[in-house]
Amino acid sequence: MPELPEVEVTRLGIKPYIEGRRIDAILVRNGDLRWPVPVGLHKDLTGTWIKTVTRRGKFILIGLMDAGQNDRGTLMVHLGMTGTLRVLQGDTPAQLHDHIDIRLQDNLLRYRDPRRFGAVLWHGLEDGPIANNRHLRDLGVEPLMSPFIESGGEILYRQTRGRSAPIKQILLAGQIVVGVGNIYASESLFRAGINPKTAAGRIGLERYWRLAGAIQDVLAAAIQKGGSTLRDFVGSDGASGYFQLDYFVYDRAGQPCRVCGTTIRAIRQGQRSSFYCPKCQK
DNA sequence: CACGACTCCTGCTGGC
DNA sequence: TGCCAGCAGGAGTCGT
Repeated sequence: MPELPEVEVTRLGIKPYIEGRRIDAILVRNGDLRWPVPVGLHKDLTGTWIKTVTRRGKFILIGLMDAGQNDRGTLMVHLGMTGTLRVLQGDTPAQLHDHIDIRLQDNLLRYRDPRRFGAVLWHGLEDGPIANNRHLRDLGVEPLMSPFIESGGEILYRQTRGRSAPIKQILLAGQIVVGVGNIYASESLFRAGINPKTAAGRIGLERYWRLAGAIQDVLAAAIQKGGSTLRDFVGSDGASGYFQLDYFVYDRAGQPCRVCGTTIRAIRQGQRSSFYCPKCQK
């Protein structure tokens, strides 16, 4: 389920409870995720300390060090469509789809993923800089950081010249800017007044500035809203911890546009659903 | 290279 | 009420 805001809220929720802790044990109940969980993961992780909890795109990056403060590598966690990461008391019984337990000094970091579209990967020192990881190296810029903050419109404009693919597809691909998933792509395009079918190369600089602002507004609002659910990521074994903005168009096919009253339309683009207002978005 | 179709998996929902 | 086809918020891979 998660798009960037859900991943960021997960990261913020677990970080205070796992950073600085030692990893005492790893239990992999089912390593058959999107890619196989590395078989030797327990050897790489056990006895190391969690130094950093960061994010790149939709990957949560857990940086590890040894007792001498030397970097040891990075644990990469992707939540796919249905993944969750929770901090729990060590004696919390595992439920169906609780695939991985990372046992810390004073608690338990648990990965659950019913659909198993997510991933838990290891990037060791021998693999070089984490930025060169095959899953990270081709990602676009972060939407809520420099340079997108100050140059977002120009970046979108420049990188789409000559591109015939619909702007919705370009956003989802994540090669220009990361973190915009299916929901927030529709929502951002609505707020920018751009039809999702428009060829990306035919959109001008001024409209891309509006889109860049819309992407930042939508993602930032979702993260802020998620802040109220932070406690769900700790000690809570049930509630999803995820959250929804009040959508303008997503999943509102057949309902009136909240701005102009025109009926919202649903279309398929690249096997995914898109929603838009035919009057507000040209 | 750019683009679009297909794929992995389980769980729910909407329509009959 | 019960059944089941179809669809779900990601993203890598492959064929054209």
